[in-house]
Amino acid sequence: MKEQLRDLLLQAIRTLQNDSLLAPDLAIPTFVIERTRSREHGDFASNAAMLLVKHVTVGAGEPRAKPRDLAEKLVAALPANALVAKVEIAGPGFINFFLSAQSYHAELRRILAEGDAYGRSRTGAGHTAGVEFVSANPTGPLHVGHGRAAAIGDCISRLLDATGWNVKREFYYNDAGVQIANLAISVQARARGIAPDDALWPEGGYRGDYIADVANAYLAGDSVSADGHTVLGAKDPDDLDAIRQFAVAYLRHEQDLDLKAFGAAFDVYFLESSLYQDGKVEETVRELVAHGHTYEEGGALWLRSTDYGDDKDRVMRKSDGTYTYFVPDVAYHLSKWQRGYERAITELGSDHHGSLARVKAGLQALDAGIPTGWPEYVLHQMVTVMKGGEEVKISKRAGSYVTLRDLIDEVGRDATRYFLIARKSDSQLVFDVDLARSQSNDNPVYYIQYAHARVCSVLRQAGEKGFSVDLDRGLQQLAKLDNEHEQILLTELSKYPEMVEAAAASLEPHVVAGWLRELANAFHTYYNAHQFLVDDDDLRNARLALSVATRQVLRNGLDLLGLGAPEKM
RNA sequence: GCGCCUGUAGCUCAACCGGAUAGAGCAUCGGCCUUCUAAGCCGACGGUUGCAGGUUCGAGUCCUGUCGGGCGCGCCA
Repeated sequence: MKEQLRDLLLQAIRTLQNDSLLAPDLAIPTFVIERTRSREHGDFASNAAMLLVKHVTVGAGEPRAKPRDLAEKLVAALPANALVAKVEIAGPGFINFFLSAQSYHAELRRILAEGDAYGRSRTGAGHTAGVEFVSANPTGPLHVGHGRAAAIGDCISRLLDATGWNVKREFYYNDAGVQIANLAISVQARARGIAPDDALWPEGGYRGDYIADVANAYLAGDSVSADGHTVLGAKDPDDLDAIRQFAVAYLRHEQDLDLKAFGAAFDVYFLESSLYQDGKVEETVRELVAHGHTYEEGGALWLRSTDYGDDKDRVMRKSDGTYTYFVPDVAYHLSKWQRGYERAITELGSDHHGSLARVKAGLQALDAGIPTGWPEYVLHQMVTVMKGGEEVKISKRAGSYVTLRDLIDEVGRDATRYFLIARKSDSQLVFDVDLARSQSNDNPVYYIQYAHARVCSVLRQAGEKGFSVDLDRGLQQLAKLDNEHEQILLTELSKYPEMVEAAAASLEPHVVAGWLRELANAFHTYYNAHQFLVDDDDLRNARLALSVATRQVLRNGLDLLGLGAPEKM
């Protein structure tokens, strides 16, 4: 709808150019066409006249042109069309468009015809986007921060998919380095019967109870599967390497269970160790050296990252010969580029933002033609967990943190997802466990799902009460939908495609959550104000057609957030 | 000290890359079920958008300064 209005306005502008009111060679400023805040102002408004008025040609001595006068001329020059019923000029020079009833009726028919595909677009068709998220190292259970990452990354993936992109979801993890070694000695200590409070407990060891679970499973010779391979507990507390492999597989498996329960799935699990095994790290370093963006100093190899906007140069290879952590990260991102990801979206906790500059610098220094805006980072701020009126410090080492599993068990998958997705990712989030637990019925997600269940209920009741349902007939009788509640609902429905496009473009899933609430509100209000199961066949079927369309769009929107659409509540 | 994020109703948050009278939920108060699910609807209360300047037709949004909060500034990962 928006693009059609833009075309109409552009045609009007060209007409004024032909009339020499505007210069024929004028570079047309990028005017806006947007939904109005208030219904009094119509459906869409444009600021075109206010921006163009500076370019109106006036003779010497004549007064400067006024925005409203130019708006009048633009409106007069608008081509005839079926989309717009009325145009008004308001305020300082806004052009307000009131859409025709028939344009809304056409949209409603489109919803029913397209079904699950309604709102999907082909913006990214033929292009591949990689979305990396969670990427937690297998040193413990996933906590609420990982949950936020999972919710955001999964919903961004769904949004890109809805706009036509071929999406690959990736989970990158470190299965070798220092943290994993620390994990192994922690499990080993537990296997030897050493508790975190004992004097022999390794310094910096992971103290959580889950470590004891891993140790017990190892000693029992359990088998665990993760990422396509199975590891058997070797039972031997002295075999540190066997312990390490078992612990990684065990915790990866646990994470997978959590992610599955949360509804987040991945296409690719990428191991940091594979970058070393495949020589990708060495290759990356060679390239950086070959292109002259490195130097040696103090026995270390440095990347001249300040050439690419970093605030200081960074060590790549320490004097002990090992690489700093960002080198494999550069190699990993290079692999995404080589695998043809035209977009790479990396979702991270904002505590990692300090490392972004050096990874980007490394990618630029490869001189591989990678654009400066690649990859795109989406950062989420910290989640503060409140429990019993007090903040719970998130600490893997202490083992006292709220796990994602806890939240799912306590407040449900859908409520947890909604809580974690309903806010802009770059604002801090307070997750009050008690509130989410005790008031789960007041959670907005139920409000939205209830609207869906209500439509289903109406249709069930229609059957039980012997009312015939004929949506085709309803679609013939849309003119019967003449009250304000119906008009508001039709308007909300028609916003869906542009909302999806906008949310995907800005990588902001919370926009979907906000819009879903608006739609649910429009339906609940309508439901309370009018009866659907009326004797008038035309009116009943028209209202049912509107209700079924609402159900369809609710379902589509809920699916974008990975939320269920229950038929009964 | 430097960098990134942030400051909007009592609380939790929106505001569609500068638009019109800043909106919801929770909380508080008052109404609506013999009628399709009251997990709902309607109404009331609640604001100098931290503060001070600036840019322009127009600023919660952009710029400068300032105050408060979060995170990051290693040859750790």
